[in-house]
Amino acid sequence: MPTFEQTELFSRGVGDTTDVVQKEMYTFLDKGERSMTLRPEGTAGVVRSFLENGMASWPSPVRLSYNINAFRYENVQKGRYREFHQFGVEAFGAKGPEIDAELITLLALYFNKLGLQETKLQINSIGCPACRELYHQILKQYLGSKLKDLCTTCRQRYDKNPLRILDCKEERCRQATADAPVLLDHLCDGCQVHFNGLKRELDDIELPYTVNPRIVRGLDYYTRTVFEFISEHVGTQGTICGGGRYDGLVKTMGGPETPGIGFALGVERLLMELRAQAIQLPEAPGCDLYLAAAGQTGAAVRKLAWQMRQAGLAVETDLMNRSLKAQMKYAGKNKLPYVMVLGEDEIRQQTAMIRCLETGQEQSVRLDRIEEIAAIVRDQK
RNA sequence: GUGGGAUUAGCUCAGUUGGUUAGAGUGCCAGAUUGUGGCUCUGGAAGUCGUGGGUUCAAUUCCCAUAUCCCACCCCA
Repeated sequence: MPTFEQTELFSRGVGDTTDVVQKEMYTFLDKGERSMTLRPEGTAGVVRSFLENGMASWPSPVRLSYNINAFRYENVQKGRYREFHQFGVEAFGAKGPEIDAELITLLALYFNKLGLQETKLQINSIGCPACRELYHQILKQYLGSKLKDLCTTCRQRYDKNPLRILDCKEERCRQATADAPVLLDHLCDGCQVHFNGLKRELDDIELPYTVNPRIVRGLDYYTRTVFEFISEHVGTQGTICGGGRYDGLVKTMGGPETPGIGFALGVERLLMELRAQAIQLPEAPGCDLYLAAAGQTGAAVRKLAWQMRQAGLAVETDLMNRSLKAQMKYAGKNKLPYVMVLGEDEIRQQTAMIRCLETGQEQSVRLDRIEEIAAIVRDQK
């Protein structure tokens, strides 16, 4: 997926009344005077790719995943960056709640594997365009008499986007809307059946969740199921992962009517959460073996390193003509697992000691039997 | 777009009521009988004190502007 796309893709896909499109896009003109935008999220680009590559005729459901950077033009703060990373999954073609549950359980499984606790799942349904239209009228009726109790921004929201008022953090607005009717109670039959189906799926496997009727998505394309995984460690934005269904998006983008659902996981927020819970990720394996040169054997050592690398070993050697002691320090400080010291004798006899730096144990190996050395080194991994 | 804080060595930070060569910890480099790491000790290198102006005999310190980062609002991953 390209890092930037034509601006129109996002304004159409994400919705040009959303904050993301109205004020959070990095938009610029290219040399052909076309308006381009650094992607603020992944779904719109995936849908474009889905259509351009004819995936609508692949066997359903089509599942796609991506690991991308994304950009939003806004002031940064804890847990929110201008450039950030998302791991996302999208699934096209399945309209029932079973796949909603599968995506959610995929995430739950992932968090479990990482050892994350206290990451809570919240779900909601924001209905389809039909029941949302009906609900807007009901909500406006309720809010009409309370307009004077709302903050100024919410008064503006009243006409354009009354749903958002329920998500306002102003104390006065929260009080005024405390017992407002919620969309969840006014779903059409189809949406209600879908939501019940999702809850049943989650109940069947005893995955804990809470229904939060106030979850509102900031992107216009969502329909029916929306969900979030929430944490308390990522600043005022608690959402580590947000997702939902977007049954109308593919058609909006010029494709056949195709249901879709996906989520985006905020990588930085996930890392923050892991740190807050003191969870250590396994370190990326550095090199397997350090070849230390003693005396004037540098050239021979580098040749041996070349042979070992061709055999698939990750090998480091001294490149600054440093003393043996300095080389050992280097290996120790960088936590390299194995070291071999190669002086004149070792090179001549093609035999050396290989030492595990952690245990201090040594054993003798032949330098021309690289496979044996590889076996020793990999045994410990 | 709005508000608050920060910016001094690679990193984390002291400091200067304006006054000679700006410090610490850590990291880095080297050495402690010349071929063996982690601990300890000794020594060394390293800073346009964010940038640009102004005040002053003198500015890292005071004033103004600006940039970047951090935190919060809005909203989102």
